[in-house]
Amino acid sequence: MHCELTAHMFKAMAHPVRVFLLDKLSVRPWCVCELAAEAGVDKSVASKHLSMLREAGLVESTRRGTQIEYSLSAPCVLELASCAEGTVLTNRKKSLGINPDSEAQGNAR
Amino acid sequence: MHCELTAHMFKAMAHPVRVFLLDKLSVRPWCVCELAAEAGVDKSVASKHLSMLREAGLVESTRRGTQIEYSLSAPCVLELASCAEGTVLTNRKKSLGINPDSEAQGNAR
DNA sequence: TGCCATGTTTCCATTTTCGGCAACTATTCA
DNA sequence: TGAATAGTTGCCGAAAATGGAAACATGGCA
Repeated sequence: MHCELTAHMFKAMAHPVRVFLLDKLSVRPWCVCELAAEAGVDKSVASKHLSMLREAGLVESTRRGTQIEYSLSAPCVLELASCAEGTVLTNRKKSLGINPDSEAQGNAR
Repeated sequence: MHCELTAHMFKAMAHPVRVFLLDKLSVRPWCVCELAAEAGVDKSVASKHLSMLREAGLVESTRRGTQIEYSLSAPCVLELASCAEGTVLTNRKKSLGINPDSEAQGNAR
């Protein structure tokens, strides 16, 4: 177990906007401006989040003319997210009585 | 996709010590003092990290006399962590030429 | 070449995280 | 009850993360 590396990977996914971006990228490749608009953040912010994901080895980028296309490079990561999400939702429901659908979602929906 | 909730869960796992704790807990339940000693951190630090993991729904705790036993409540998370780790290691190796075994590990080994 | 669209990087202020220490709580046992 | 063991919480300063704005870099096109 590479604790440092694993923690670094989780840190890359530990932000609502970055989860949102990964979710979008699981459907198809997107350019930065599209993703920024979808996420409702400045392009510089989207660019920085995408850099983090790329640095962590989760996404890849390719230039397409004036724009840069980002795509998912570790599809299994998303499966991890949904599986873990399901588990945690179940645990929260049964142990705390929290309704998981009542959470605030902000921009990153 | 619950971006906020998912990000919160990943944030709980986004620290070397917490990854280390989850890895330990995947083997068997441990009390705080044992985990603190294993991780090489103060018991207050271990306690705080474990609180975060519990709050995220990843671990559970039960009192056993004077000590409190923590156990994994979302085993699937660890399995998929290693899967994702493998994917990321492969991607890093092929795209950046980085040797994944050369990383510093600190206390959280 | 000059202009425009797309991204990245830098700077800065604010917020959050982190670890160690001390104080406080809870349980066991003499 | 008093002491010892095990955990938790509050406080503090240091370090890291975040977002917005501006400057800078790249590629396409008239």
